[in-house]
Amino acid sequence: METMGDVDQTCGMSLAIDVVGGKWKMHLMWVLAEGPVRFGQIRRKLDGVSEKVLAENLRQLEASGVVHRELYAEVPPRVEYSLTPLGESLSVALKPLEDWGEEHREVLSSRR
Amino acid sequence: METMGDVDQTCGMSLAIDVVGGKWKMHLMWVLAEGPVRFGQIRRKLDGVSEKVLAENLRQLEASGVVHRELYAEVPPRVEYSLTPLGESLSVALKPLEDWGEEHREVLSSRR
DNA sequence: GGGGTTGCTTACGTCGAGGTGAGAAATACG
DNA sequence: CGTATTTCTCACCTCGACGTAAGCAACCCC
Repeated sequence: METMGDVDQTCGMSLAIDVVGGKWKMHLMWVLAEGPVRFGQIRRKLDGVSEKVLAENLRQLEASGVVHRELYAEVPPRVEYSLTPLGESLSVALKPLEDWGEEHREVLSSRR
Repeated sequence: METMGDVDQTCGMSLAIDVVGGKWKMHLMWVLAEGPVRFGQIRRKLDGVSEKVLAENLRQLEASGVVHRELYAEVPPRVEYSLTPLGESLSVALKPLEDWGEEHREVLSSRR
């Protein structure tokens, strides 16, 4: 599979998909939008993610500049994830999509 | 891999991702948003899609109720794809994401 | 008859995102 | 000492989305 980025460099949608594409990243943004969360909390909220993939995706979102990772020097370790300003703006842009799903829930789930 | 649908049934985002998840569907919506298009036209616009996958994805979008397929009994065959009202509302919900990518193009492409 | 056009479908192969299970560091506590 | 807690990382494997190449149906034109 090609990376998602080589479709149309001039299209804003491609840039966005590069950031939140994949199975979990949009959900992740959605969880983070509610405020800073710890790794374990996210895990419990997103039923089904493996720790490996969760860590991976968080790093990628961090690399994209939408997520901030704060490690506290405690034992056992505490790591808090939160949205950067860029991330906040992304979650705002994601909201209409969530709303759309919500509004058409019945039609959509009947068509599965 | 699980299907995308089993993450959180109560979340509108999951429903939306079920519809436009994957490599091409969002791009597809974006192309269709400009008006009815023929199969071949879409192919040429989306650089890199194989005919197989394009046909597949169009059928899935049709099954989701966001795309309408109109076959004209001509030779050679002409098939036009367009958005249903539901599809229109989805493309509206997708717009902020496109805008977001557009607005932050520089930051995003530098971070690749 | 042979070539062109359009929109697929089918068979086959690849590749990487994602899942699983184990382990690891560092400390506190009984 | 053994156990628990938390956040990962590593090795390994699966599986399905996607790509490639070919063929097909139907008609037109030369």
